[in-house]
Amino acid sequence: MPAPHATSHACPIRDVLDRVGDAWSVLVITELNKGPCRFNALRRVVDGISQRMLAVTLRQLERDGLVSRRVTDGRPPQVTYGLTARGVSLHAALAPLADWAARHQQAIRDSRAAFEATQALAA
Amino acid sequence: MPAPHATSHACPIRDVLDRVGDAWSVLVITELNKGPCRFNALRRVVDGISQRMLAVTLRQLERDGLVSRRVTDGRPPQVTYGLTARGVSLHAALAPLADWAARHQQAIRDSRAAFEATQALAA
DNA sequence: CTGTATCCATGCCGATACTG
DNA sequence: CAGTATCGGCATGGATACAG
Repeated sequence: MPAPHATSHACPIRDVLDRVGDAWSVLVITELNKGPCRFNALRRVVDGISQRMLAVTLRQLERDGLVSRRVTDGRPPQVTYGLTARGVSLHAALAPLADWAARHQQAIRDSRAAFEATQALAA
Repeated sequence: MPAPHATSHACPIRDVLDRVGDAWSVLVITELNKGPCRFNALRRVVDGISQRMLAVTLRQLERDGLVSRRVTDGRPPQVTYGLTARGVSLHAALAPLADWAARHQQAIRDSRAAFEATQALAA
């Protein structure tokens, strides 16, 4: 998105999707919802995320007050991340969408296959 | 996302977000939820979307069985888009997220401002 | 009016290397 | 362990031109 459009102001969900739509955010939130977690532990469990994207994602979430960052200096230094109350509430708001996804997953795959079959005929 | 990761299979919400996270999809679905709409009418109301992205977005949604496409040939030719039952159910599943967004919008902006103020101090 | 095809700028993100 | 900095490839998406 190059510039904020007219619809942006009127549509708060657009803002949320910009944050949540990157896919990593939701995975991180889902993991943290299970309980606080350290950086590298998160890195292992999210699987596939690069060190950079985990750092960036966590910064964004922290910035938005969705994730808390607690530093316990020592040898070695530890940083523990967790969901804030706001983060938990976002996770809850995500639940219906997750349900929908789970319930329609297969039907969507079928539709997609059918659609592509039609396209193949046309070509 | 370069390749499907381990988490992908287990996490259906990831699939949905890939579809819905592009921001245009949600706006189009929201508009169509108000009632059927023609291509150019949609183009005007979504505001900011390019012809290309509207076409691509509609194709994807149709492909997934979320949007129906009805052609009424004539002079000039007309194409009307509308939500399918599945599309309506997705819109419903999106509602809690939209509510959350509306309710936390301001708080997030505040958090962000505060965070950036802190960062400015550090620098 | 409703698209499709092409071109090209932008920006995302993974890989890598380095720091406290 | 927990990051930041930099580079470079690749996909996204706007602009434009063209077609049915």
